[in-house]
Order: sequence, then structure tokens, then C-alpha cells
Amino acid sequence: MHRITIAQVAAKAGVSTATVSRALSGARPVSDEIRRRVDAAARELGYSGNTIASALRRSRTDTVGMVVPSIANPFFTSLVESVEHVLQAEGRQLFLCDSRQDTSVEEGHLRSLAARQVDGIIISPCHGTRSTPAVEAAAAAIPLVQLDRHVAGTNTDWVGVDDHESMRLLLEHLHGTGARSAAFISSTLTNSSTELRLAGFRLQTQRLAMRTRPDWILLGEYSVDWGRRATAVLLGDADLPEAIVCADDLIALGALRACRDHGVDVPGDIRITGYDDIDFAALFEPALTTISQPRDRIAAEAVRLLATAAQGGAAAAHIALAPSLVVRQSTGAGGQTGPQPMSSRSEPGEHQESSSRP
Amino acid sequence: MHRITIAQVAAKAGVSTATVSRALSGARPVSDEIRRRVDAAARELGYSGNTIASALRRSRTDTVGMVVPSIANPFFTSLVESVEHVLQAEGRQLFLCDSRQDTSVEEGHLRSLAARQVDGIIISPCHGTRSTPAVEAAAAAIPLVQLDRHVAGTNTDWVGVDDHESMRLLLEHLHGTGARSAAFISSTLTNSSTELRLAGFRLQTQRLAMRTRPDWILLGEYSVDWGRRATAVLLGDADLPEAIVCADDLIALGALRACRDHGVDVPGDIRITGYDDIDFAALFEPALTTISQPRDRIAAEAVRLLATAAQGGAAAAHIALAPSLVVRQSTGAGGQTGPQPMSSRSEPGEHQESSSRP
DNA sequence: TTGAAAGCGCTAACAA
DNA sequence: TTGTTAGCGCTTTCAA
Repeated sequence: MHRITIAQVAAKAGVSTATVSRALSGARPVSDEIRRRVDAAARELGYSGNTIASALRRSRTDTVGMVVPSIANPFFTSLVESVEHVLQAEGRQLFLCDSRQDTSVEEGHLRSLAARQVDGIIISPCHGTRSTPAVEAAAAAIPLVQLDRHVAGTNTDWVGVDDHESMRLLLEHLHGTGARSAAFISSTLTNSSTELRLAGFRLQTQRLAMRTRPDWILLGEYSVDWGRRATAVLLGDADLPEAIVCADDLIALGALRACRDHGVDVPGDIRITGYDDIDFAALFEPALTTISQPRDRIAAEAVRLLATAAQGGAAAAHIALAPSLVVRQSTGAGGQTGPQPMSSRSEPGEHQESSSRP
Repeated sequence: MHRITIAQVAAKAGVSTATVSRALSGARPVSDEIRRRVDAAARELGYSGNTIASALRRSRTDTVGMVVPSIANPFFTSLVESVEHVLQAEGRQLFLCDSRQDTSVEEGHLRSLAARQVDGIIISPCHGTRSTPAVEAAAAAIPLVQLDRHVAGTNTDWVGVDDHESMRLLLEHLHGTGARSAAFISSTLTNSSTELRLAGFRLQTQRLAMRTRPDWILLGEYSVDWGRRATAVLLGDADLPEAIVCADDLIALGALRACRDHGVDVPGDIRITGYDDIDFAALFEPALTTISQPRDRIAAEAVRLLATAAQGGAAAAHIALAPSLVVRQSTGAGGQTGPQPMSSRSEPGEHQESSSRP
């Protein structure tokens, strides 16, 4: 199992190792004749290259690290998928890390990625304040971009959607369907997205004069189970909200489930909305009205920012892409059902960019 | 942004680079006094190590590559999650690759992983025969274990569940609920698991004298949409099967959806089963009876086999773990519904191991 | 227990 | 266009 080295290829082709390197990488001009000889020798020997040695020499690994709070969460899964596809198109490779909502695990991952000399790090930090030191330390050494969520007090690149705009879309839509009161189910406020979504909810309900109550703001975690339990609490009261706004689709699916279990009709008695537009959101009965994030675009921007930062750009960029509202049955708008192409989506374009590199 | 090297730590601590290396890795004995000095120097300088240089020297990267046909498929997602957790516990890192059901993409990934000197490769090949050359080539250079599916004609390690046993569990259960006829919806037969599941279906229906028909065997792809369309075809005929056995949960969820759309009661009119026990299987209405694969165990065995192979074990191991049947409402057994702990699961133990290393 | 020195496989100056 | 040479940062003999 001894690996073939460039020296053996050089010997076989009767040229120097430098020439082999040039011929194979195509970085510098090489005569056709020699290129043929080198290619033949490499093929015959089954030469496959040693990226490690190359990386050490070039101080560049063509490798990106990605850290997410939970691989199993469908939203992050599709973000990972998008990032992987972008990298794969560039011949780069993805180190995938799951922080499991644990800042110490997250810190370990960041350290390890730094030691592995990744060219960049893409992270959805698991906590809005406790993740800050590790994120800052990593960002000081390596280009780093935060995705979706971001920690407080740092000045790194960030890409996500405009959570405020999302809440405006959702609540105006609900208001338009006649809802005049709303509850909000979310995770505890440990990160920026979660905080912004709640702030947006408060702002928009107030603006639209929709009624809410302090005990209609239920904070737990991003999971189906929490959505179910929180909704059960809401349904246990005589005063029911006309709408339940959920901070992600998992919570919303749990809410749908709880309503079904309690014989509450959706959207007849209560309208329900989600956030993220995971694949299963379209499949449930009733299909879920939700916010779609332009994941591919988010991934592409993130990778682009990494490249820019690697070239020594100065100012950090905050890119908020436009979310889009996907109307389905759970808000009674008679929207489409099932997994068909979602033609009602508005084209998600760039929404605002607060600052950019030169 | 210049990285600190071991030489700078050595200078600051007043020792040689060799000593720093020994002190930091803990591989060889170092006096307490010097260890203290080195640790202090490293901390003050913010030394973080260069895994690339270390890897080149040790010819070991503490890195594993994983190639799956589709990151977004919840079954593979959870396999990825399990593998990542096992590796993370060992301080190793995962290169995640999505072959997107494309053998040429897959081949590119395998080449790239080999060039990156990964310590091992874990792969669910996307095709039973067309993936063979690339898998064999990779396996010749690097420890490789196939997960879930495996290609024809190679002799590499493999870990998965016993698909035949799964079909026995499913069909005996269906027979027990009174079903005497069954249809089968699956992907086209491009890989081993798919083939084995169909073979198992044929064998068990015959053994149990359950009626089936050639046009009740519908082969498309592993997706909700295909399950839905295939079921719609079945429901268009006057002769309805009493059960539909689906080769994965996505297909089964599509089948449930089609039945609902056509006003066919599940499990009253037709029983439906899935395969994989993805998280959403428990959430649908009716909740899905399915086969649970011991994912963590599969992941752990795969990583263990990689280590064994790296130490130069000879014979390839084929480890088939025992699947377990999870009974829920879609087969009318009044099983539990919703996402509660699945107490009816039998403990998945080792089922058979056809050969093992010395 | 510590240090000196070689070298992992590759690429980038520099020369020719 | 090609070859020579140095060296990326680390670990590991080998000697002391």
C-alpha cells in the first residue's frame, strides 16, 4: 500500500519533479511532448497526488469547515447540502462538524478546524453570547462567516435572511386572512435569529393592532415535541389566539399535530405558520404556510465571502437576503397542497447589504 | 495573520522544537519543569499547531471521508450524524461528500479523498454495478467500508442491516394483521439494498401465500413524490392490494399522502409500511409502521472496521445487524402515535457476521 | 530527558 | 521551457 510519489513519476517520465508538478497542475507551461510523457507515467503508476504535502507547501488546503448546531435539523441539513454543492463545484472539500448545541463542543471543533488549516470556516453559532469567545478566536486566525445566526459583539461576515422582514410578511399575511390575535412559539432566546424573530413578532403585532398576551409567548427549543407541548398549553386556555406564529417549521409541525390531537381545526379555528420551508412542510395536512430562505444563495454568498476575506478584504459584510412567503393551507388561504413546485414564491433577491468590501 | 510555529514556542521556552513537540503531544516523557515552560509559552503565543505538517510527517490525517448518495435524504443524514459523533469522540474529522446519485461525481469524490490522504472512507455507493470500478480503486489504496448498500463484485468491508430479515418482519406482521395481498414500491434496482428488499418481498409473500401481481411491483426512486405517484397508479385499479410495502419511509409517506388524497383509509382499506424509521415517520397521521435500523451501531462498526483495516487486517468483514420492527398506526395495530419513545422496539443486536478479521 | 538533524512530498524561486 | 534547490512545520530517529 505504498503510495506513488511525484519523484517516481518524474523518474519514469525522465524529467524533474518540478516539471511533473507543473505538467500535472497545469499551473505553468509545459511542452506537449513532456506533458504526454508525464501523463502517461502518472497513469501507468496510478499516481494520485498528495494533497497534504501540497497543502503544506502552498499553505492552502482547498478545504472549508462548517459547524452547525444540529446536523439532523432539516434546515441545517439543507444548508450543509448547499454549501457542499458549491464547494464541490470548485474542487474543494467540506469538513462537517456538529456542535450539538454545546458551546464547548463547538469550541473544540473551531480549534480543530484552525489546526487543520482550513481555508475558511462557516458557522451557525449555537449560542448568541457564550459562543462569542471561540468564534472571535477562530475569526482572528481564519476567514470566518456566520450563517443564519450570529454571535453578539463580533465583527465577522454574516449571511442570512432579514428576520424582521419575514415577520412582516407573515403577520401581514395573517392579518390579511382576518386574524386579529396571535401567539408565538419559539426557542429560548439564545441566539440572534431567535431574538430578531421575537422582536419582529412584537413589532408587527403592535403595528397591525393584533392582540397578543405575555403568556402567548412560549419559549422552549426548536423541536417538534416543544411545538406540540407549547400548543397544548395554549389550547388548554379558554382564550384562544387566532394564529400561532412558530419560529421554525419543526415547532409548527408539532403545533399542527397538537391541534389535530385536540380536535382544533387548522386553519378554521387557528392559523399556523412556520419558518424555513423544510421539505416536509409541504407534505403535512394541512400543508404549512412558512417562510422560505434562499439556501443556495446563502451558501453561495458565504463561500464567496470566504474567498474575499482570504484575499485580504477589510470591512466585514453583513448580507441579509430577502425571505419569501410561501402560502399554503395552514393559514386557510387555499394555497396549494403537497410537494408540487412552489410557484407562488416570489423571487428571492438581495434585500439589503449593510456594508461590503471594496 | 501569520501563524505561530513550534519553533517560536521553542525559542520562547528556551528548548528545542523536538522537546516542544514531545511536551505538547505528550507522546514522550518530558520533565515537569520544561512541560510547564512549554505550556506557558504556547499559551502566551496562542500556538495552535499545524495538523497538515503533522499529517505529512506521520502519514496519518485523523480524517475520514464519507460519501452518500444524498445528504438531504433523512436516512443518510442520520447516518452522517452518527458517524460524525463517533469521529468527534476520537478527535477526528469528517469530510462529507454528496454524490448526488451520480457515479462520476462519486468517482471524483473518491479520488479527491484518496489524494487528501484520509485514513479511511465510508461510502454508500450510489449504484450497484456502475460504482464498482471507483470503489475498487479507492479500496485498493485506502481502508474502505461500505454502508447500507454495497457494490457488486468487490470484497471490501460492509456494514448494514439484514434486508431479508426486515422483509420477513414486515410481511409476517402484515400477515398477522390479516393482510393476504401486497404491493411493493421501491426505487429502480440499482443497488444491493434495493435488490435484496425486493427479493425478500417476493420470498416472503410466496412463503406466506400472500397474493401479489407483477404490476404491483413499482420501481422508481426513493422520494415522497414517487411514492405518491406510484400509489395513485395502484389506487386507479379496481383490484386493490391489502397492503403496500414501501422500500423506504419517503416512499411510504408519499403513499400515505396519495391514499389520503384519494379518500382511501389507512389502515382500514390499505395497510402501509416504510423502511428506515426516519424521525418524521412517527409524526404523520397515521404514524408509519416501519423498520428501524440501528444507525449508531452501524456507524460505530464502520469506524471500527476502518481502524482494523488500517492495522492491516486481512479478510473483509460483512456485518449485518438486526433490524427491528416498529409498529404504528399505518398497519392498524393500534400502535403508538407521535414522537414518543419507541418502547416496542426490540433491542437491535448483532444478527450475523459472515466473516471477520483475525 | 534533551537536542541536532533528517526528511515526509510537494511547489516556488531562481537559474539556465 | 526545464532543472536545481530550498523549505513549508512537524515528528522522529539517533546521539549525547
